[in-house]
Amino acid sequence: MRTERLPTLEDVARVAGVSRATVSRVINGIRNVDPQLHEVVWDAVGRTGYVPNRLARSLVTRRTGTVALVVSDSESHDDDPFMSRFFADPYFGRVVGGLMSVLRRQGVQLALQIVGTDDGRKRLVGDLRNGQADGAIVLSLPAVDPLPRMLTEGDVPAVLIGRPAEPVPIDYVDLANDTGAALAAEHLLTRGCQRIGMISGPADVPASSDRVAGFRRALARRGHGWVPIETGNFTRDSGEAAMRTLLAANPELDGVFVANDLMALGALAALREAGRRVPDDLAVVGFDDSSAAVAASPALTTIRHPLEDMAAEAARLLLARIEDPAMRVSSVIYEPVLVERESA
Amino acid sequence: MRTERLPTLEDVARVAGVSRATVSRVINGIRNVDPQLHEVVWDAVGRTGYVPNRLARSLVTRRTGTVALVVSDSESHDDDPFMSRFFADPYFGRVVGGLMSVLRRQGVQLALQIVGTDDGRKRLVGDLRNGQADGAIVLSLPAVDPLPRMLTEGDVPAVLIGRPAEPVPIDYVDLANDTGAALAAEHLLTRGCQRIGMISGPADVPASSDRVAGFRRALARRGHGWVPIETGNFTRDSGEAAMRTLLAANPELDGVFVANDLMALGALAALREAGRRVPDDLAVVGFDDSSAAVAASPALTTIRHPLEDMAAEAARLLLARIEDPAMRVSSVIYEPVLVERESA
DNA sequence: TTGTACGCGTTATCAA
DNA sequence: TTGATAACGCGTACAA
Repeated sequence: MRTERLPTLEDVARVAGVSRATVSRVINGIRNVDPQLHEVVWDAVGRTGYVPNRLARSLVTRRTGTVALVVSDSESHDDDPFMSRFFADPYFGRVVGGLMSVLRRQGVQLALQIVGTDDGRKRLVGDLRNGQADGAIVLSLPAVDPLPRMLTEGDVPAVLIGRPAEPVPIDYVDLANDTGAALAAEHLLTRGCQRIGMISGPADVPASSDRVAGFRRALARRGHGWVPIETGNFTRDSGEAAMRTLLAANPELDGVFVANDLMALGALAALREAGRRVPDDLAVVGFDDSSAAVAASPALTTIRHPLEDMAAEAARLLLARIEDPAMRVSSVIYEPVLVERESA
Repeated sequence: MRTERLPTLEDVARVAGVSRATVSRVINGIRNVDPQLHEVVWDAVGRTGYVPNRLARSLVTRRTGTVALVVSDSESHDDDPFMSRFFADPYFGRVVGGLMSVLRRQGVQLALQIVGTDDGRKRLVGDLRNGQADGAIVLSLPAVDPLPRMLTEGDVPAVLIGRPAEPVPIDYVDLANDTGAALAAEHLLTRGCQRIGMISGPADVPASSDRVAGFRRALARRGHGWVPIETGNFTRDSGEAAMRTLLAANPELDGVFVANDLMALGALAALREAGRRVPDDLAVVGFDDSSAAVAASPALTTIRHPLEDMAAEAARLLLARIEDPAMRVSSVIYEPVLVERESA
């Protein structure tokens, strides 16, 4: 298909009148080089239009200059609709943006990998062990995922975004979800809310359960030992449904904490439909500070998630571990802040 | 770093008691194999835990099973803030989702590449010619970008998402932006709007100028030869500002077409501030049908952009071209539809 | 400081 | 059908 054979190290050497090894040294900037030749070689490189072949180089150096972004999904979601929703959500893009902000500077590339089955996970780890990439950033979606352990057991440098559901000796960055939920609780209380409820995400994903726990603890500490909680699945529609049933069971509700902005959007719709004014009749606090929060009306008071920073830190952590595999396993937890807008 | 040497083809051959070549044949499913050995070899593969090394394989086959997603940006945006906005926008994620929906099935991986300088573009093309990836999907952001031509001249299989600003013999998928704008015009007219304006994107990007042209043509055909147009840059804030000045200059406005949903969001804010009710006093039509459209209040009537489908088609096109480089250069144009919600 | 020669892990060619 | 053996393009001991 590509017709003309591309120039190789050998060709450059011939043009420069030196050995292949010398050209290699010049290109890789190795010290012991006669400045004379240095120039001659670079000249030959220019004339031939030589570009190093990264594949061949990686094969011998065992370094690819590539990091894998692994999205580990559960089997049940292996069909398109879910994945499509996942990508359309700003979450994915913000992670990529954060990662690239540090990887790009280092000339490191990002390779996207999606695995939805145990078999896929096994293949992935095999490829990574073979040096397909120098390491992996892992976005683990299933509540309980064997991948983190598989990676550590395979000695693959890896960093998780979001803590693992089960304890595994692996680096990760995470958000203090419980603190964020506590901020929401405090804000609602300070506002004077008396009957406070919550719409949570799935119980088995760590980020979700942490938000529930943090919210409960904070309220309990201020005398609210019992909190009505309705469970959604982080989609807009589930938020709308949850709000409806929550309202039906607790008509006197005057404040609600929704575990993410998307569900909060649905909640707002349900409240509008029920004729409740936000925030006058009922205050709403979201979570994530996604773009949906500003678009909503009233604009959402929400908990800001510094996702780009977290992803950037994950990238730095991974690069460090690749450099020094013996580095102590570490985790970095980010503190969220409350962003006050109109809804609470 | 990785301590234990991984099993290689040689190791499997030794265990199976055959030659390396035979093992290779079995693994790649080549016909001429004694069924007896077939079994012996697979057994040895299992016992050794062998995983083929994709790098080594690619080096000789000249196929990587990887496609590059290239984001070609202009130099001025080379700093982080812009890129960060780009990734946070659902646009990027939807493209990735669409691409993956077809690539994943074929076991093809996606490698993200961002280039912001001419030097970077040159390096990129060099790497691609070297077989770093089998082909490239290109997201070209600058109004005029040398990359498409560089790719065709380098004989690199590539497909653009969005037509090139200058004619280049390269495959691309695009949206009928002019038709979309015409739909918006028709809708506003049908609604009874008499004084219609537009908020456009930057004049030099094709998608943007096509929308302006289509809108103008459709209105002219219905007797509205002159349309006040204010220019924004596709951000929310620019939409808000544009709406303000548009309104100041044309107080009697009763309908406006905004070239993307994000700017429409800003426009809604400006209108709210100006005390105009939407859609009663003034109807608003957006473009993209992004998640912002549903989140907005009133929810945006907008032009739906089947971005996932377009990206998927781009992936199919690329795969086909990789398979047959001599294939006729082709373009696929998608027809948009109007989604009616509350704002118009 | 430079060149020779080997190895990285595969696939592909050609005899046998 | 199988097995040597030569590529693929490069880095790097080792020797000169």
